[in-house]
Parts: sequence; structure tokens; C-alpha cells
Amino acid sequence: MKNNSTFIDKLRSSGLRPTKQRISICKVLFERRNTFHFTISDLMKILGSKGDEKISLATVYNTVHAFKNKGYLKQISINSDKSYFDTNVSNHHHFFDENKKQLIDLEDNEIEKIKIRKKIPGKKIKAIEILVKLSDT
Amino acid sequence: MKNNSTFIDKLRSSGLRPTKQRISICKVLFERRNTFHFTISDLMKILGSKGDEKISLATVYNTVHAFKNKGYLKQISINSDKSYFDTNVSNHHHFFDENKKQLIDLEDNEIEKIKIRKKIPGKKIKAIEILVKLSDT
DNA sequence: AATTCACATTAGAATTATTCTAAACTATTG
DNA sequence: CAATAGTTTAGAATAATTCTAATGTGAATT
Repeated sequence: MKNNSTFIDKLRSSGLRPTKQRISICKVLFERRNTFHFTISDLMKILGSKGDEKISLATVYNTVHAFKNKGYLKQISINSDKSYFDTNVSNHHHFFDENKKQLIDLEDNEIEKIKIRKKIPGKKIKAIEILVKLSDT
Repeated sequence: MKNNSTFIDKLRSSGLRPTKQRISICKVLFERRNTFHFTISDLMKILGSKGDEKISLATVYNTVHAFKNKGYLKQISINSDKSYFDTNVSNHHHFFDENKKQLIDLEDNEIEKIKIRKKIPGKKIKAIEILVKLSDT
């Protein structure tokens, strides 16, 4: 259980004012042992189920995007009506269980290194994202 | 230049009635030499710019989904406000140029074979999708 | 060729995720 | 403690997609 001052420092050092809304969201997202995959509506639900004052939807969007831009969250490329985010910002990939609509991390060291032979002139590779779709055996 | 009867046969053999709307859409999508990456609004624009009678938005959605379900189109996993589709249904991957918001095919033989070490019990791999994000050099 | 009916198309409304707006609020600085 | 720049907020706006229910049409049957 981290205390708030850790989050306050982290926010301040990224040039984000440590407001109570941002601290509440930090607690939901980062005070946990495991990777957390979520959509904005998942996060709203969790925040709403806590005793704290309600945080407006716009703030949740603003904050999640701010955290993504600062590199504290990763957005996952998946074809869905909603955007998925991940608290695991390491270089890694995902399984997607199409039955349960659930994401599972696939660490970089759990796949063999990918080598891309094709080059696109004037462009460089910014990221490689692998999605492994699963179905029941 | 294929003639309509090719499309009519294809539609009929998939249990889809060959209506004039579906044939028009087939012509836009499949009467071309190269892979075509598109969103519904791209397709609407192309259909609208042809002399043919206007096809309603709902029909375009219905048809694209029907074609996807029959395996004539692939939906690409990408995080975007719109869905992207691909007329190349072979096993392949994509570059995504984030500046131009443009997809480029990356054929399976242009990357080294991927090997996934992690297994998920009770699940089998249905597909592997790789997205290579590009930015300007 | 007319009849029938299941399948298709359609316009527009409904839904849903996300972004925008502009007013009220608050953390920080001087 | 006043000024100000960054935040939060409710609600409106936007935009992709799906739904609805009325009308139209292919194709099998008479």
C-alpha cells in the first residue's frame, strides 16, 4: 500500500498538478500488484464504487490520456468499440481471449525476437504490437 | 475487369442474395489489382462518387459485415475511432503510418516466423496479428 | 407470368464512446 | 492573500455504429 505522497511526487515531477481526482485515479490504477487492463467505463465503475466523491467522466478521460502521454499507461491496439488501456508499460504484447473478451499479457521474453525484413522509406519503426487471438480448444 | 456474373456466383454460393447493392460493393472492393484498406466512410465516399444509385449507410455496414463473416474481408485490429477492413484475407500483418493514418501490408514471408513460448491452458491460438507502428525518420 | 415469402434495403432514430465548451474551481507562485 | 494558469465539471456536440420497422425484391412455387 503506497501512500499518496508517492503519487503526488510522481504527478508533480511530470508537470501534472496533484489534484484529488488524479490521486484517486492513481490509487485505483497503480496501487495493485498485477497488470491491469481496463476501459474508461471499467475505471468509472470502480471509481464510482468507492466512497470518494464522484469524478466526472471528462476528468477520467483527461487523466487517462494525460497518463498515457506521460508513459504511465499504454493503449492497446485491438478492434473494439472501446479503447483498452494497460498499466503495464513495459515492452510487451497480448493474448486476447475472444470468448471472455479478456486480455492477458505476453511478455517480450515469452516470444522469440521478431525480425521485419520489409523497410518503408522515410519511416522508422516506433513500436511493434502483437495480438494473439485465442479460442477454446 | 471481372464481369458481374463472377460476383453473382460468389454471392449466391455463400448464401447471399446477389442484389444490385452487393454487386456494386463487390465491384469497388474486389475489382482491383492491389490490396485495399478502407473504413466504412471511405467506402461510402467511393460509392457516392460513382454514377450508380446511392446505397444507404446501413446497407454498407450490413454488407461489409456479411463479407467479413464469409471471409471475403478481414477486419484489422487497430486502435482508432473507426474500423478498418482489408481486402487481403491472406495471413499477413500491417504497418501503420501514424502520420498519414495509412495501412501498408506486411506479408507473412517478410517477417521471421514468430514463436510464442507462453501457453494458455484450455485455449488455442486462432490468429496472430502484428501491427508495426511507423513514424517519420 | 403471377404469387408468395424470406431475405434485403432504407431513412431516420437510437445508442454509445469520445471530445468539446465555457464556466466554476483550485494549486501554486509571487 | 491575490493573481494566474492549470483543472474539473456538466452538459452539449460529434461521430461511429446499430437498431427499427416499413418498404422493396430475388427466387422458389404455383
